[in-house]
Amino acid sequence: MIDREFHLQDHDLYLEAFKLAVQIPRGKVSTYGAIARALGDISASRTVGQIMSADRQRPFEVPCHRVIYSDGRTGWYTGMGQGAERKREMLRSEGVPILNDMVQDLETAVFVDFSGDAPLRRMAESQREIASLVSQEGDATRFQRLAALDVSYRGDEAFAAMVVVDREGSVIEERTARCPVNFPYVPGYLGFREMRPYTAAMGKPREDTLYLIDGHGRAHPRRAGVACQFGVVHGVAAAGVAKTILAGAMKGDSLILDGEEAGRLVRSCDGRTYFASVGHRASLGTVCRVLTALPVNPMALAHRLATKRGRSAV
DNA sequence: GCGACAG
DNA sequence: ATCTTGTCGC
Ligand SMILES: [Mg+2]
Repeated sequence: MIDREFHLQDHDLYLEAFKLAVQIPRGKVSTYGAIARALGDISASRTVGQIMSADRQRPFEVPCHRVIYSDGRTGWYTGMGQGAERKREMLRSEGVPILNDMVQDLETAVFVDFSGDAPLRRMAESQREIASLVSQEGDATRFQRLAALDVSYRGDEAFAAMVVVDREGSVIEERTARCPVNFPYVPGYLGFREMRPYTAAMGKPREDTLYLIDGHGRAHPRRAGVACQFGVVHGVAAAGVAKTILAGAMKGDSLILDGEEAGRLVRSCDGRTYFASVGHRASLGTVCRVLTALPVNPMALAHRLATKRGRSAV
């Protein structure tokens, strides 16, 4: 049984990363990658850099200056004034040996003995469970409505929009929602950032609706992109409609992942191209036919509405 | 130095 | 995803 709440929660990855960074003792350094590993996935290393530099409320003092590149370069610091030099000075004053912009004898100076519960590892496990529950079958006959969903952001606030069109392309419903999000973008974990806002905007899940999600479905490293999470958690038909590739490579019009077709290139009526993939309960063929046949592009409408809501928000 | 990592 | 641009007034 999947833990729906786990996928709908606002996991605070900022706090998790801060709780790790604060463990680095004076006189030592650690790396963005080491903290990412302690969070549960090395893929989050760039995100860790972004978290450390984020201008955000912190519940305690976080020694961001002790987090450096894995090759020993001290890198940037956005404290105030001359960032990079200030970072080097702070480390020197703590007893870390530095020559030019490199920490010397990194082996000795690096701290990697973090303690934490690796939230991303648990999330990846849960995604594998989602992947095992995805149905890749379903024809278009029951879909009276196509609901496109997208999210825009302003700081830590998400603005989700759903635009529903019928098969003739008329807009028949629009909904928006606003909620705080404390989970940053991490490649492979988009669902844990956007499921909550999507869910707040979707209203009551409907059987006669194919939900079109801005992001991938099965075209994901664990075959469990945000569209799969959305489909399985809500038990609805869903498809991933992404603007760029996350994983795999194109062969003709097919997106191939581990030798299997995980997605397909589609073109909407306005000429935009998307990578479509199965989310849940609708086949890849069905999804592509529906998207191609629509006389409007609901993805663009949802994107515009989400952006508009974010900009007009107080 | 380049490539690559949805949004 | 967001921000940037140019220019003005406070
Ligand atoms: Mg989006």
